[in-house]
Amino acid sequence: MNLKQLSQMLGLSQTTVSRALNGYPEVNHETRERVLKAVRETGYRPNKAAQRLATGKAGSIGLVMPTSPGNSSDVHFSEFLTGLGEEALRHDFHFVLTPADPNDEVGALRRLAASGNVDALFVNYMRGHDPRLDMLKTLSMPFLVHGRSIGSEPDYPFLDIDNEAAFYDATKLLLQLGHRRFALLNGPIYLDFAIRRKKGVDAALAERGLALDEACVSHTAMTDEQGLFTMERILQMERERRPTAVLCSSTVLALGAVRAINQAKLRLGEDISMIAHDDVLTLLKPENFTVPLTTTRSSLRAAGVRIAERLIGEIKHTDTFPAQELWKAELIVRASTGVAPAD
Amino acid sequence: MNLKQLSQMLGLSQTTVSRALNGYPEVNHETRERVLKAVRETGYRPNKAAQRLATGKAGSIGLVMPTSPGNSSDVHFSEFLTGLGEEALRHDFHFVLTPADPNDEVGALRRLAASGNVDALFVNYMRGHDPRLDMLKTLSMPFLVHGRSIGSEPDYPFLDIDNEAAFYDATKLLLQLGHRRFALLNGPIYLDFAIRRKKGVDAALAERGLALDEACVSHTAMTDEQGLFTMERILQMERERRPTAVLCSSTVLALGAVRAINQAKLRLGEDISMIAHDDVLTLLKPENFTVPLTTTRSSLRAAGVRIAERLIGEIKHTDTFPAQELWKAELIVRASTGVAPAD
DNA sequence: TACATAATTGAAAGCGCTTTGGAAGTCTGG
DNA sequence: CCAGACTTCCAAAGCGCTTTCAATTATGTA
Repeated sequence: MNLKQLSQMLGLSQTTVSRALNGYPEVNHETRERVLKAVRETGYRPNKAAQRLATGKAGSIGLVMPTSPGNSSDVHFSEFLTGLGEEALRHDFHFVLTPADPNDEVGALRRLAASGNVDALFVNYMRGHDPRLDMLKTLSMPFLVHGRSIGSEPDYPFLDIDNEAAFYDATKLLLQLGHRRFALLNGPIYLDFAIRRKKGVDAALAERGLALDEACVSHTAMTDEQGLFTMERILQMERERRPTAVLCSSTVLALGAVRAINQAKLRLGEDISMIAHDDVLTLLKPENFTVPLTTTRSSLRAAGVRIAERLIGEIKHTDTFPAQELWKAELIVRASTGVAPAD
Repeated sequence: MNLKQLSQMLGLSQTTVSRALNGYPEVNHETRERVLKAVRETGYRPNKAAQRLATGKAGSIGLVMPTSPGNSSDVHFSEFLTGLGEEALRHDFHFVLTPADPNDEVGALRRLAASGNVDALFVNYMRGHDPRLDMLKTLSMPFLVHGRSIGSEPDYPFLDIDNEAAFYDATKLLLQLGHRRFALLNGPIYLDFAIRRKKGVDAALAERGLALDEACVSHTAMTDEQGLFTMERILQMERERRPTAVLCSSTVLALGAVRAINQAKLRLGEDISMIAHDDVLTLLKPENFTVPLTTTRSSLRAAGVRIAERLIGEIKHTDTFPAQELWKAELIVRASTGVAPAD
């Protein structure tokens, strides 16, 4: 069933039916009712491809899904996706997910844009001086960045959390509790958030004339396995060098790290303190850890909702938003942080 | 840059350029090279909407993403998605993700099909007598089901694992080790896999004249939180009624359950045995648990790859596949299963 | 040389929708 | 009763691509 058939059925022109459907004012009320009724009865649905071709609007947001045989699926990504979806649902938008080889994200993005399948683009997992930014700026298509790219001119629309401040605050709290030796279990070093979080830690330590022992810093994928391995390694250091405070970039990393701590028969919050960043994953709640975890908290899902909201608003030209948003993370103190043990 | 411009630039007709691009044999080798070179230089990309309109093929697979404010994002879903993406990448396919209110999945599916945005549909999280099946059968569009729907005629294409056999085998192993009282931490009761897994347990027990104590059976979302809560509750039962063996529908549930067991100062594999179903989540490896977990294993990601492969094959009419596949899960014994403790 | 055959290329007709530019028909007020 | 202003509707021109049908040239054969 297409427009032509429908309009013939009704004895109207395609023009009128189309207008009735799209809410144009110049169609008789009675005629519109008749059209709407027919639509209901026949189950007619406009062909999106044709609509897209005619209007240039697709009603969809494109995103590149980093994927490769070796690449792991990522809880953080799916949590975020859920937020995007939640908002998109309200506006009858959908997503076009293009899987891409991580080595060719720029190409994948360009192809996605040129395909005419999407109205706007979205990127995340930003890196330092991210090459995708330059490409996006050349495109005349709305886009939004989740995160930022250190080393690039900040002249693009983004939504980010203040990673540096979050880890600065967390470190400061631990310093106040008397800790002097720190470990940092961070995400991959090339990612912007990891860079900023380390900067936050460094800054807080520098204020006290301290510095991170590089042997206590790791940059790994954010899985519990890596958390376990890294923490095991760190705990094997001789006593006087071993850190008494640990900062984790994710509760997932923390999950493994806590297990390592338990296996070493150390008491979390007493022998060793920990603060993790909490993306508010539904899977993993820091308050449900055996020793509830002190965290810096910012919901990935909420970020997803907000990003969809902004992107859709821009496509529809309904709203204007601040181009750049920086969210503060909350520092929530639970039982995993305690005063530093006496040496 | 569109076809028309490109062909004018080359002094060729749109026809020839189109044919050169799509690999038709009747175009001069030299001409084709010229076209390809121009494409590379200009970065021309065919407009997908136009292609879609002309051919009726969209090069995309539709899937409905269950989403609502209360609904949790799901690691299992994202693991699976990664597999889909991995295969889709090889064929230059993409996914159209339509978020949908869980109460209107049938409607969302129908709209997605009618939109003309997708060539094939995919559904998962099957329920008993799933209403989506009837709808899919009326559509003249290829579809594939991940899982099955107990209570419906099995006359639809699916890929499933043999959940009943997996849990039958697992239960049998525990019986052989002398266990007599069992707990089952299962997924939501309305889901097909949960129903079948319970059937497997029931069947194995019935052979020995045993049955599940309903107080030891839970049907919850598969999060570590629920695992923790449920296990805590179960461990509070009086000693002679308390189960000595636990079956978990997911390693995520097991994660919480193990924590409850640790907190109760019970030794996994000695005081209490556990077998979990392992979807091979990159996040969570059963071999990395403090006490490595005995599991029934079947990779969700591999299922994703296979499903994409079948769906794409069907769309392109390149391959024929068996309509229905039932994969066996492997039973992998690790340290979490031991002989039943003497009463 | 003449004619059949193969190898290349093009013109034009859609695919299903939106939208521009009228064209009727219907109301007003003078 | 008619000019001017609405209202309501339609014909037709695209959007950018594929594909059918046909034309043109090159190659081979008798």
